[in-house]
Amino acid sequence: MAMAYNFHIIENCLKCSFREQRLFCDLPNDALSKLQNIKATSVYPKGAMLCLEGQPARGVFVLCTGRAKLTTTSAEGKSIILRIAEPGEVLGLTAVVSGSPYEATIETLEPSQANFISQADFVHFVQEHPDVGMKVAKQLTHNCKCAYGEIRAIGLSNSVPEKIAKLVLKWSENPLDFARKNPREIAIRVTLTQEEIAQFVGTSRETVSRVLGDFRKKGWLRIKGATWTILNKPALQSLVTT
Amino acid sequence: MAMAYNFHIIENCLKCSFREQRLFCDLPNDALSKLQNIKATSVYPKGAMLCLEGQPARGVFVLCTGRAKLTTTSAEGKSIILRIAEPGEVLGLTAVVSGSPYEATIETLEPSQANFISQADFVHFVQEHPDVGMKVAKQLTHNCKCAYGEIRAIGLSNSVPEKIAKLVLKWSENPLDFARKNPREIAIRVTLTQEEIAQFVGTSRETVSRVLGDFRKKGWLRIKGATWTILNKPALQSLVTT
DNA sequence: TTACATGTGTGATGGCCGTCACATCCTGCT
DNA sequence: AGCAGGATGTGACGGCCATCACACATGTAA
Repeated sequence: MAMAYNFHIIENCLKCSFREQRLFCDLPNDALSKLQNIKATSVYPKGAMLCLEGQPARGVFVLCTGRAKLTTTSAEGKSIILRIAEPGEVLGLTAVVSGSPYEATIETLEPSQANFISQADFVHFVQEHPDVGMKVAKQLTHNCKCAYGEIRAIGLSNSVPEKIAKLVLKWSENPLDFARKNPREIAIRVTLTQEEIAQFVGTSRETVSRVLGDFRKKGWLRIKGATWTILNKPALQSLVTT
Repeated sequence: MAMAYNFHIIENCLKCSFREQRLFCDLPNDALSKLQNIKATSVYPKGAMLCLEGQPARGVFVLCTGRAKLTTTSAEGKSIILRIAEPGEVLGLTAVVSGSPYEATIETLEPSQANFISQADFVHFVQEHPDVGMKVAKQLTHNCKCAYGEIRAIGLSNSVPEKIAKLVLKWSENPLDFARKNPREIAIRVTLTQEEIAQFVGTSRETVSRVLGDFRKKGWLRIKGATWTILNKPALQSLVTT
């Protein structure tokens, strides 16, 4: 079972080798051992829903492995991606802190591991450990910043090509997670479908297809499955005004 | 001086008659008296800038009286309103907590009073008073929720009329601050210019003018200076799909 | 292999709305 | 009163992109 999803389950937070690099998990040992008692670890396949927008908040999820997308949906079924969460983030925090329903639907983009902590346990946990309160604040500010970035991206860009160029450039900034830099070319792995990219930039799937086709035709970008290679970064940057 | 801006200055937080209704200020007495020592009260005219986007964060502002708009601007000078802050909110929090520059430019919409607290003092204040930490979390979740609402409003609406109808209806929900309900008509006070409304919904000033003109022509809305009267709420609601 | 679902490329069409241009109105100021 | 500057109303035009409609590709289950 431990290998069913092609990665090791992290059973013990104290022994987790990633914890220093992570937004939430870098806590003193006493807090971590408390966390160890109140968490419930689960493993999810790609496409699993951790929670649904509008549901009453049951608790938070600490994402250990894998990435997840946070989306919000209109009555008509149109939906938009609020952000992509990385390992080490606490999800569902806004809802739990404010005692309101979940703000977003959370869906795993890859096979993932997450630790669930119930609302009651989490509130106690925060009250007993000041360091945890600090991490909570950090996570909340991170959420805000992402949201503001999203507002800027959607509201201040003039054209869809600009928004998509911005997105690709943002992804290429992150060599840690899924970018590998070569002398001149920058390769990134993109696991989102065009439909999801469309939801990210607030446009239609067809337009994404056309814009990417255009970038390819101009020799700015090579797309081979999930691997994209930026061949002409300055050209992409020239599209971005913000 | 105390009446120069047509309202009383609230010198002493402990005696502030509004504090229970406010997001941040409803604190135990010991915290409030500490706050009393570290705050610096200022009064601002309409249109004053409390801080500028991109500046290093010097501290936070607790808005006592008046409202303020938070905007972010692109390189081209296009700007968008992130939200309107109400009395009792802490502004500049995201920047101070995360130690990064201010996310937004804050401009008063009315003559206002605000208490400034320096970064260092505020951090101590939060660490010494657990209740304050709770309020900080509440404020941050409020910021997130507003931002998510903004993303939904901008990203999920199809048309500008829909966005503007949504905005007007949102304003009319808030009878406390500037709405007064009559049997059939709902009157609200709107202090934003059409230009600002355009920035709020991510469109152009001319379009706002046209849409409002259209609403008037259809008899859904009466606009008399800053006082707007909703004459046909169901019609406005029928435009909104979210 | 065949089927079916999901993801992607591409043309045609039309409407929304951004932009430019100018007129008009309103408010505050001297 | 009269002026200046800002806020608002309105017409004309054109481009971007959403939508519809399919074909093709890719992956996956039977």
